[in-house]
Amino acid sequence: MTTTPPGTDLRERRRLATQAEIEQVALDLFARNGSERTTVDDIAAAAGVSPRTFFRYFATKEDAALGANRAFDAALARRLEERVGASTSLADLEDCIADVLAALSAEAGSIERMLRVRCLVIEDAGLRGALLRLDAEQTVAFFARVAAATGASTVDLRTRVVAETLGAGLRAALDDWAARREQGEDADLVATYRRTCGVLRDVTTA
Amino acid sequence: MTTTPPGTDLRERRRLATQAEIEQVALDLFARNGSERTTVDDIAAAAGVSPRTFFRYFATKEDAALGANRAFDAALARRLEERVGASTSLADLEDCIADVLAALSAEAGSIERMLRVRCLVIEDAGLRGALLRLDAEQTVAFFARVAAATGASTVDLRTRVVAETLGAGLRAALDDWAARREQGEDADLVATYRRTCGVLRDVTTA
DNA sequence: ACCCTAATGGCAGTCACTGCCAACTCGACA
DNA sequence: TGTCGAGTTGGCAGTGACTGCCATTAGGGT
Repeated sequence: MTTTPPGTDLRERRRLATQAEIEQVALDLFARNGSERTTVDDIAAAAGVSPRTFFRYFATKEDAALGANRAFDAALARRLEERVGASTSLADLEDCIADVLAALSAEAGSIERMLRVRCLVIEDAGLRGALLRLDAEQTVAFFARVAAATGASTVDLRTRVVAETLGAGLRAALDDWAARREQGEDADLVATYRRTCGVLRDVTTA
Repeated sequence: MTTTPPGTDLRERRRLATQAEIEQVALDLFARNGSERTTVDDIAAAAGVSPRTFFRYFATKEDAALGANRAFDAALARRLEERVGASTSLADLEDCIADVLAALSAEAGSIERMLRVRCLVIEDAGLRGALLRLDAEQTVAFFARVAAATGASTVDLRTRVVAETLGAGLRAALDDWAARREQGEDADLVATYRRTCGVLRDVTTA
């Protein structure tokens, strides 16, 4: 393993470029025709790549559209990595998520991608299914990570509830945010998330 | 439309019988080999039915195993129907869910079916995906139902949070219950659910 | 006995997805 | 500069999920 220089790799850059290209055309085609009426061959052809190659980049058709969410998940995982051993209270983890959302809002590209996916998902059952699956996997991973940090057993009820609750809050916030943005309202993602968490608190205590 | 007498229909009974038979063998095969390594042809053959007929009963392979959850969803929907106009506070809806769980616990068959599915789901990624999708659809339906009852808009944040939170609590409770039961512990479903809701309250207020 | 309809099976077809192999290309090193 | 190894791609054949269509069979009311 004579590792090549890290960032400046032509192959790596090409790979990322094709991946981005595929994601782009997939989003376009899904938006125009729906994921149901779009075939992998369509996407591959539009991206100038063979169907076989498509599956070297994405495991499923729907997966090609969910890059924004995978990026968010990765960012959250990194953020949690940084603060191993820190508190695992709901409030602190909520701050943690808000931080990642803020970072995401800062870079222009990411946030539009996120919005685009969320809007598609509202009306596309196939995509919604794929996203739910991804969300759930992320929630499980999140649960495992927090459990590991606190040394809790893998069946600890409290940790599971924390993870599920945070997932539920985040999902509700993203949906609400996307719905508002689609109606032309200039909703801020972090503010929406904070408000959602507030509602969650109100609802459970009232 | 000269409607036939409701319950006592030979055709209806036969249909239900084959459906139950397919579900049964699907659960068996999934438990033995996993859903991934089980084909629809396998299930159909074991149930003594053609593959084409299988798809007249279930939309997907995984769907054949999720009868227990669909039954629960239907029961919950009926329960909500009965109490239209009643309160939509988290606590009251929690009672509502607890009632349905209690009714389910009363009839011996249902609860075992539920447990069986949950245990399979723990280790079977394909089934887990299908169940998550079903759960999410149910959460959305639940949300729509509650929103309709209160006359709230379809983008009401509070209602969405209530629905997501209840879904999260229920999921955590069912997982915890199944995990305990699998370890030989004689956990009660309703009690587990109540305890989970308690934890949820603690976690959000602390 | 007679018909209408529901239920089934078989068949052909589409499409998602995978394993395998051959061709090509980048990047390193002599 | 020539060459070699590894990474990347395309094509092809194959499996398996799922659907539309049509012919056949089997309730159940007249």
